[in-house]
Amino acid sequence: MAETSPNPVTAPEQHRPTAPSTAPGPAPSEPLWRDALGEQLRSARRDRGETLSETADRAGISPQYLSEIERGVKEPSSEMIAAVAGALETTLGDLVLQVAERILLDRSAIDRAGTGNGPVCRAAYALAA
Amino acid sequence: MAETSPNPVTAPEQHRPTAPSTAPGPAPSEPLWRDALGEQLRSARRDRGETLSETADRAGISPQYLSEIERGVKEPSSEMIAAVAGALETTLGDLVLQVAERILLDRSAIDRAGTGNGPVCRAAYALAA
DNA sequence: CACCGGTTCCGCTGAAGGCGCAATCCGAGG
DNA sequence: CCTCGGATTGCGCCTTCAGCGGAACCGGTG
Repeated sequence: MAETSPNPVTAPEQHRPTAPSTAPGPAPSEPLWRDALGEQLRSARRDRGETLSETADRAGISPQYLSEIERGVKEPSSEMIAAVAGALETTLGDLVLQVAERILLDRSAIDRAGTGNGPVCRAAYALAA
Repeated sequence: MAETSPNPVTAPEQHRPTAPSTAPGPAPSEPLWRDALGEQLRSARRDRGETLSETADRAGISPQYLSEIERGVKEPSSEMIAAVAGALETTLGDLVLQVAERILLDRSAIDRAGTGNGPVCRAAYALAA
């Protein structure tokens, strides 16, 4: 598990808009999109052995802001997500797929049910269908 | 293909923040996150045979705003995404997975070659062949 | 024609995105 | 031990936009 896994508890410190009161809301133990996305971006950047400044420069954003994105503190626009994905030399499709895998793996780990079919294979089977 | 597929051209009409000028930007022919997400949400809602009002009420948001999300006009917060996912009786993980599938399918269709050499299982691609 | 339900348009207000400056953290070197 | 520099985080600010509600639009029906 990444040691810098963003903790959703930290984000509301800056008065995050809450889900509408009547909304079903996220499933128990499921992260929010910005938390999972940030975690995945930080993981991908570190896998490349890069600093915040290096990746941020190529993405055309400030390193401080990339830090906030990775920690789930800020919610980047779609343009920003595309820019960072490009800087990490990946595509939006692959990035979103990895985020989905991360979310579903967390859920599987929490469920403690070892299923033979991981989320990656399910995605491919869906494409096959 | 959904006949109301959001057209990215319409979104910039409201002065959408562009990607940083030096950024690599999205891959050619790849949609932005909000466009793919909106398309997927509209598809899921219609699969359930529901109106904007029905789904929006359960999500606790206005139907006009849900329309804008589905058309890619607005960028919902992570709380909103979770709320709508719940209203559609799915999870964030499954929703994000479906968005990734949609993006990758579009890319495959554009490439016109089933080169499934991504982070997905090659065996499943063999099934598709 | 009118009416209705569903969807889109549009302007508004409060909140947040994205930034820059500064502080903090941390490992390396003397 | 202290100092230093690079990396990261904290924080306030301004511009931009999220999310809303009223109204307009549109297609179907009587």
